[in-house]
Amino acid sequence: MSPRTEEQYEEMRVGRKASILDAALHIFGEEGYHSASISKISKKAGVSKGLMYNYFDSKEDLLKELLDDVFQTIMDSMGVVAGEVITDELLIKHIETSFDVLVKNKAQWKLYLSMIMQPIVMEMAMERMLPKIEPYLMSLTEYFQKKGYEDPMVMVQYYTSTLDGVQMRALFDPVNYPIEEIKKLIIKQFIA
Amino acid sequence: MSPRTEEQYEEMRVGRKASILDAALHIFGEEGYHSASISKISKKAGVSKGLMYNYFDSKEDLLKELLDDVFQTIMDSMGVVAGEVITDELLIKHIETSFDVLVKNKAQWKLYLSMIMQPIVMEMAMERMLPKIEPYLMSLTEYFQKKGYEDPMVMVQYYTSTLDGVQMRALFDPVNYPIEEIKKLIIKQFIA
Amino acid sequence: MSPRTEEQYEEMRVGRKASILDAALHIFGEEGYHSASISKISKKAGVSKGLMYNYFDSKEDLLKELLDDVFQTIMDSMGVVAGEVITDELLIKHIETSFDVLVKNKAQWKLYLSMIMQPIVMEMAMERMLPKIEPYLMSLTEYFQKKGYEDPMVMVQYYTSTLDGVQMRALFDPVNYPIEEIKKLIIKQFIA
Amino acid sequence: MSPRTEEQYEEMRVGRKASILDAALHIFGEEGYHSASISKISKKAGVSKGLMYNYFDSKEDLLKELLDDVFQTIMDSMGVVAGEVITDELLIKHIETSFDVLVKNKAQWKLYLSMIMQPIVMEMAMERMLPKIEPYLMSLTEYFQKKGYEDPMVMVQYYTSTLDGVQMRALFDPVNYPIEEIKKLIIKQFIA
DNA sequence: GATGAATGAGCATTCATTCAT
DNA sequence: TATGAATGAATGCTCATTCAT
Repeated sequence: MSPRTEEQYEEMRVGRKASILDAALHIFGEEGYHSASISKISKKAGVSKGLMYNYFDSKEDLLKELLDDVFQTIMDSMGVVAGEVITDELLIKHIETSFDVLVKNKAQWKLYLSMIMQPIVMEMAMERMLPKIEPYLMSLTEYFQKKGYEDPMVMVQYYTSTLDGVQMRALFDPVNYPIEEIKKLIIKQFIA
Repeated sequence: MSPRTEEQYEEMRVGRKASILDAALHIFGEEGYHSASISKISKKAGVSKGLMYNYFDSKEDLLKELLDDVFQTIMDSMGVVAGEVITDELLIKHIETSFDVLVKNKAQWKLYLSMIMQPIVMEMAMERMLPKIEPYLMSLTEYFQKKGYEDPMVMVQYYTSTLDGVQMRALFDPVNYPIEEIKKLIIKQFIA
Repeated sequence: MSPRTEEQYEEMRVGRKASILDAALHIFGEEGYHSASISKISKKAGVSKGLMYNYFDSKEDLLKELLDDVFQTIMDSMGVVAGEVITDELLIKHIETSFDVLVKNKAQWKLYLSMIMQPIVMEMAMERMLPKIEPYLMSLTEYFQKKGYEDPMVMVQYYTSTLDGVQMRALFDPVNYPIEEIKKLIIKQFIA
Repeated sequence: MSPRTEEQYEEMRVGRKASILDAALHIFGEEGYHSASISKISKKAGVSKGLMYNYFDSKEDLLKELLDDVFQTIMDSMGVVAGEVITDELLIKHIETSFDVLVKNKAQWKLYLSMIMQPIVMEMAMERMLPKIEPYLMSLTEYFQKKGYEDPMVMVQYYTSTLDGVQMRALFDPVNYPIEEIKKLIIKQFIA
């Protein structure tokens, strides 16, 4: 009856969706959410404007799915495992891989950061990401507690703020930013 | 036959321009650059849409001038003096006032940060701001050099990155962020 | 090698067509022609979008066939027989059944009326329906002639206009409209 | 200060608004609400698409204002006065002028009727029109009561239904419909 | 015959910018 | 100088229709 099997259709859909998300990643990243137009994204994805709405309900929905995707990619490649006890070696590894990932997935990070700054996008993004990041923050708190810090939760805030600031800078001026040296300073400060 | 003197006109112009910039600051800050409309800004400023173009060439130009303005305000209120030698006490004062300013001029900082994150705006902004900030960075470099750091320029980068990250966080979650404790940690780390 | 006989295929076609028409009747009736989408109709009919075009040339064609169908249903259920001589009893029966049908087939009538009012649809509909209704109008003319009216054709127009108006009202305000009383008034006026 | 006085602007606005409403009347009337496009209406009104939204909030708002307008025009030209006691002569005059108006303001009636038939438009229209028509229905009820009818409210319904039906027909087949003869029949039936 | 992915023209709406006055 | 009416290009989105399979 069916001219294509269900699997064939599914495959097509997955491929298309991925190519739309990829196009969106770059256009959103380069131009920001509002300036990016569905038209441009669809052109970059090699797809008609109309088809976009076969895969995503709206421009906003496209952004949401993209952010989920991007966030997942970042978390995955950092090798963060929920519930894992963090040791010095592990934290160093996390820092190092996070910078590697930053360099490799520049587009994703850029999107992530620039999206996070748009007030309206911000809330949406936070809502979706916080639950995923929470367990890691817990593990970090325990880590700083074991290290003997008086107020480990503040240390977690300080540590993550520092990382955010450094990564932001590294991202927007990748050529001149002394990423390796800074990495060492972070490790020295928070671990050794 | 001239009902107003040249100076009076000039005063009007300055006042009007200021009220437009003020309106723009709040509207841009609340809604973001793209969502904010010239129409709304002109209404808030109590000026006709058409007149806006007498003071600013375009919406983008309005943003540029506003960013200059905002940046100047931030620098001024931090009491940074070009060429001044930085001592421990002075740097502590800078840090403290920068956080005070952050809290007091939240709208400005927020605009500044959210604008800065828009990739395209970014370049534009950097181009205009770097020259103004450069002397201060030089003073900071000397400061860290005197403190005996091996690579004072890297320390400047690290220090400013940390501040950026912390301020960003403080801005977007002002209620929960432990701003006072973090301030102490920064001082302890970079000064004492 | 033929898994189904010609007749079986024909049966399938008829059944499918009927279910599409039925779905269209309800969707058009509820949402109006323009707001109703082929997609929704096909889903309701349990048929793929593409297949619709195997049965109907276009959305407009679907409407045409549906109107024919609806009209036929209405005529059939009123028990109008072409060429039949109309007596008082028969006319009363026609009036009563027409109101019964109205109540029972509300969706059809509503579609019929709302379609008929769309200026462009109007012409199309009239063109197709007039030939089918003509014989009945002839019989009605004879009826009023026998009753001694000077201008029986005008009476037919008046009678059918009255029915149209009453039915329209009954349809759009079925709860409050005093349908039984009005029925009596019509009978009294045109028959007794 | 002002290049045009407030009155001049007001005049311009009124004129423009009228010409847009006029264009909308004809396009809506010919094509129905959904098929009519803002683009077409603006073209017919000799106005840019964008300007439409300077005068009306949305397509729906345009329809609402138009229906109010149309309804007012119809009521006005029929010379219906709220609270007036209806006599035989007055009712005859109303009937006659209503048919005159029908012929003169064909576009308005057509719009009114075709709008009224669109289910969704229907409710909106009714909501706005019923309050305006109510007083007249009261007067009619009194009229039929004085004439000795047992159930005057039903008579009002019957009378108005008949008029609706006749007017609808007259509107959609103005050439062949025996409007004058029917008018006499109505008067004979409900008044004399 | 049957599917649903894909197209593209069309829609209502917004808004920076221009311009007659 | 100052106004706000006017423009028109662009946007997100919808949907009848087509077509490879």
